[in-house]
Amino acid sequence: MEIRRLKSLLKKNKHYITKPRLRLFAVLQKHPALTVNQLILLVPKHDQATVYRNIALFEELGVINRLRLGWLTKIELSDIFQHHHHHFTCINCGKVITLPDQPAIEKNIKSMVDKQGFKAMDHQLEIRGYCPRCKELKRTKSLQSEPVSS
Amino acid sequence: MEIRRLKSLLKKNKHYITKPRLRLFAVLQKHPALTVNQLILLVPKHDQATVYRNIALFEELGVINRLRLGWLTKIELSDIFQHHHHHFTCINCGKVITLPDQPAIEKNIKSMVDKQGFKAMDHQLEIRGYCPRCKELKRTKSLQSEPVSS
DNA sequence: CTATAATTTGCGAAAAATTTGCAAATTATA
DNA sequence: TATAATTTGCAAATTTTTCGCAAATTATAG
Repeated sequence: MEIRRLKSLLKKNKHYITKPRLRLFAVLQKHPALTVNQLILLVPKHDQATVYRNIALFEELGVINRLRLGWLTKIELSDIFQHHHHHFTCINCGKVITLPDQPAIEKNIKSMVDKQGFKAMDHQLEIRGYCPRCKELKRTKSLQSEPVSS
Repeated sequence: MEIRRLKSLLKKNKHYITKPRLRLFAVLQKHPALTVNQLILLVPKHDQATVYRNIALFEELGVINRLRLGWLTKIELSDIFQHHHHHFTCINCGKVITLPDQPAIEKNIKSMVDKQGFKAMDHQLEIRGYCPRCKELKRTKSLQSEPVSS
């Protein structure tokens, strides 16, 4: 259970284990990537100020990452709590797709970083373009409609 | 001159070539990456509403990209107007470093995307960690101070 | 389990960031 | 250079994020 890891992380850093924090975490576990606003809506028992404060705390502790997906900033659990992965965002339909592991890319990144004398803690790769479905639509009918909201 | 490309892009899409747009573009050419607020401050002749509206337009036309750098969202000219590159952000001092070309990574990304049946339009990679200087500091004195603001 | 001390929450209000309506100014075109 | 269309600047409205403080919750020691 990942929840144990969260709890020990909070304790280690002298923060209380509270209901809002646990609920927030549970919501993040259920959803792949959420905007701040979606998060607020999904934790209706708690005030938005509480959500903002705990997002900040989770960032500080490295529990979550902020992603730039399309024009939106979204939040997801960091690699500590879920398998490391990259994202593809469809420009047309807005869908966010988790990409399969790419060991070669990871290796390349690591070796470049080492060569430059950096110490990398994490990284994120976002690819934007057309998903297979929208690519096809574009080829045939042409892309006329507005992007679907996420 | 890249400015010609901007002008033809505007014309092609039936937008006017205006002073605010040209000034905005010039500022973006001078600086590697700016927050919206920095942009507003650097174009003091024009209203912030104008800046926001033109940021939106530039996004639409693919003139600029939004980057997640550290906790900030910044704006920079897209690959159409400058050489494609990735970023390293130092967690400690906040510095943003442009990484050298990495053909292997580019190739890996391309082949993965093709294999999955996507059509990629662009991508961005951000690596976070410690720059050589802060890495060293960390090893010796330990990292006590607040990150320097960008 | 209970009392105590410390942190966190909820709420209202404030501050910051972004968007909008509309008259005046700017730009394209012919 | 006149005309039509878009864009700008300004003020006001929204939306998003932050803050202060009393009340509630959580940790800890007994």
